[in-house]
Amino acid sequence: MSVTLLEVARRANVHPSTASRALSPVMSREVSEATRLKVLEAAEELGYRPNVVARGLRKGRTGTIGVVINDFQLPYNAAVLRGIEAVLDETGMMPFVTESHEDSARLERALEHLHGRRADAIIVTAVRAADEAAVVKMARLLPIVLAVRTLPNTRLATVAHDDFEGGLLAARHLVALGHRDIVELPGTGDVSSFRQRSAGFHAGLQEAGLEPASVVQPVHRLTVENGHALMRAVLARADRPPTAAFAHNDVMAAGAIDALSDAGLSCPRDISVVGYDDILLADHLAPPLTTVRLPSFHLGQLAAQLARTLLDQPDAPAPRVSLPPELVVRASCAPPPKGRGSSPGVGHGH
Amino acid sequence: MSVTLLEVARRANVHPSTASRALSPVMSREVSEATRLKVLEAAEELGYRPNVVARGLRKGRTGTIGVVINDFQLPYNAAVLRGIEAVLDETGMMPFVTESHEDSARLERALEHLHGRRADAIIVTAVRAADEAAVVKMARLLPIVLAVRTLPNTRLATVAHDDFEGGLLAARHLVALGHRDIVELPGTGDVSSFRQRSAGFHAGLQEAGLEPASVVQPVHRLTVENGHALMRAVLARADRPPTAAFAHNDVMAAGAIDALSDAGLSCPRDISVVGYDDILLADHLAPPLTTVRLPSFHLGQLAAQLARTLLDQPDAPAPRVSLPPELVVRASCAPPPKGRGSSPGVGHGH
DNA sequence: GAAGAGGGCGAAATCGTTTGCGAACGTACG
DNA sequence: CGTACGTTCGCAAACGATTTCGCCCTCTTC
Repeated sequence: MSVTLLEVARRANVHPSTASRALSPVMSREVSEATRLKVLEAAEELGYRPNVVARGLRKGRTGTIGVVINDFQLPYNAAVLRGIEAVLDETGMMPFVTESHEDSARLERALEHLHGRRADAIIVTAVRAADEAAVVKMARLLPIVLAVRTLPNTRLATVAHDDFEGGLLAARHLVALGHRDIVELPGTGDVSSFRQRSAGFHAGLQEAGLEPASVVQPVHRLTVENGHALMRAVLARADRPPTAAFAHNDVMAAGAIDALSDAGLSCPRDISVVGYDDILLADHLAPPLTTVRLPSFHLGQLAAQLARTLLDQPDAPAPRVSLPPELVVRASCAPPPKGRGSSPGVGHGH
Repeated sequence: MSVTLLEVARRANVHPSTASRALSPVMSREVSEATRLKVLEAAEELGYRPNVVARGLRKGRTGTIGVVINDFQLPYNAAVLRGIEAVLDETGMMPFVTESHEDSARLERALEHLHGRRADAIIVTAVRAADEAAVVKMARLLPIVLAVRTLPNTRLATVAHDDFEGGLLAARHLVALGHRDIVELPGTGDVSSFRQRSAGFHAGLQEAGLEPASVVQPVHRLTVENGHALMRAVLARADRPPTAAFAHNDVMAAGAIDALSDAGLSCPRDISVVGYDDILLADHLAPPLTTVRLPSFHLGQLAAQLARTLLDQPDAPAPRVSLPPELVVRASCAPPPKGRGSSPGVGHGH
């Protein structure tokens, strides 16, 4: 079906091994310029494309980096993927992307699949604490880079956002506006990045001598529906509603704002909302969302570079990289209604 | 490094070929139950994972379907990918996703890459008219399924949305509301789906005896910025502004609505806007967007099923599947301002 | 002009699996 | 009891590339 190296060699009147050398950028210096051109021409004429599968078998390298993401649908992941792709492109490698759908069994299957396909390394962006054993086991077979989410107890190479600071930024912003009754709409603590967001958020409240206004159960999937449900639960509490909320991602924030409307409340007049991720169109929501922006593209790039490094130096020390987030102020936050909260600027330490 | 079939065979005291047969669901009937269990046990104990690369070389099948999409960042593509993945999962195959970034050179490189990696088939969702030659050439080497976008002059298997009807639905909706000055913010005609949207849209206007209010240059990339620019161009025209606009996707619609605000106009009071795709959070924009929803997940499923069929029956006739869109009415459309447009309901033939 | 160095290339092994072929064995049947 | 057949499994050849080894030839150098 496809044209093989053997046919190229025949056409150029050389041995297959010579043809192989002529076509390899690094080995072609062991072959004379004349035959090199002869082979190149034959390959060109026949439209030769090397069989990467055969090459992978022989070399033990497939030029493929496996990537496990949570869900294509979540806008956040797209930027990370693009960063990964941008770096791999430079060297002719390709990402091999799989979804885990926030499911441990699927993540394990994805890892085994990628190993079976002989990916040279794997970048995992969707790890949860419960997946630690599976990931560590796989890390004995091939290099693994954790991205976005970390496993603090392991020594794996990691590139993550500084989510503690992200949570801190959100809390400080609300405190600075004068809010004192602030609630959190959290993602599950089984995921490091959500745990960190929470920790930073609580630290920000503590700086101002505050406690969370009320506490809701963390959700497993950060969807519009769950954001809606959490905010509805908050409003259903007997005590008076909070004046501000911090949602662990933008999609949940959108759902939360829905719940406000349903209850006859308005954002930001009655309740301010801060999101997380700064996804596409976050600035076009009603109201435009104040949120924490993450350098996701850059994170993807770093993860891919790290994977490449680990390939060449399997024993290199595994670094842990942390990238700073940035608060993006838009219209979804305002000072609390009259009579609620402190005077703006009091109680936090900039 | 990894455990091979040879080691499994040794441990089970059988020949590698026997071990291979024992592990193959289809060939295992040629081996006695006793040795089958012996091999299975040895494989289990050693944690054997077949080397899919080696298998691919021998069998000529890699269990991989290449997928070329335009851009991970565009929310629309995610649903298609999920549909593809859902189907491939059933048979242990895996998608191998690449981006083309609306660039012919990159698309060609992606195709060659996937062929080099010996994908069993390729699903192309990002084809443009200019890519016809490259795709047709590749289709001689392995099965190709066109998804989302088509190449009308070819005989390739195709699964697409009925974008003509999508454009028609948008036009009829605006006409029914009473609009008579309607403008289109189009994507490039180099892409079949945009061409079809335009055709349907114009047909819808013609039904009502209308012409487009004014014509702007189609854009190559359907981004927020370009939506903004197109609408600004429309408003800058000397003649009076239109009362409604049809944007070729939701992201452009968001940009267009921005441009309205910039000009002191309001949507839908002054100008109604219809988008396309019904992306995530389209219902949370300001205002919630009336748009055309596409069964994208289903489309992905069909494309993957088609690819699988073509694998087993390379000479099967290549079908062309078309999926119906659906209008989703939200708040971004209203009757035109007083004195502009006809009375609602006049001029179209439901 | 001989010895050594090195460039250029062919021969063959190898990566891990699958599979066509045939050998050995047991069973059934005439 | 011999032939025929079916089951079970080993042997070895693939799949298409890369790479080690070593041969041959040419060029340099004293």
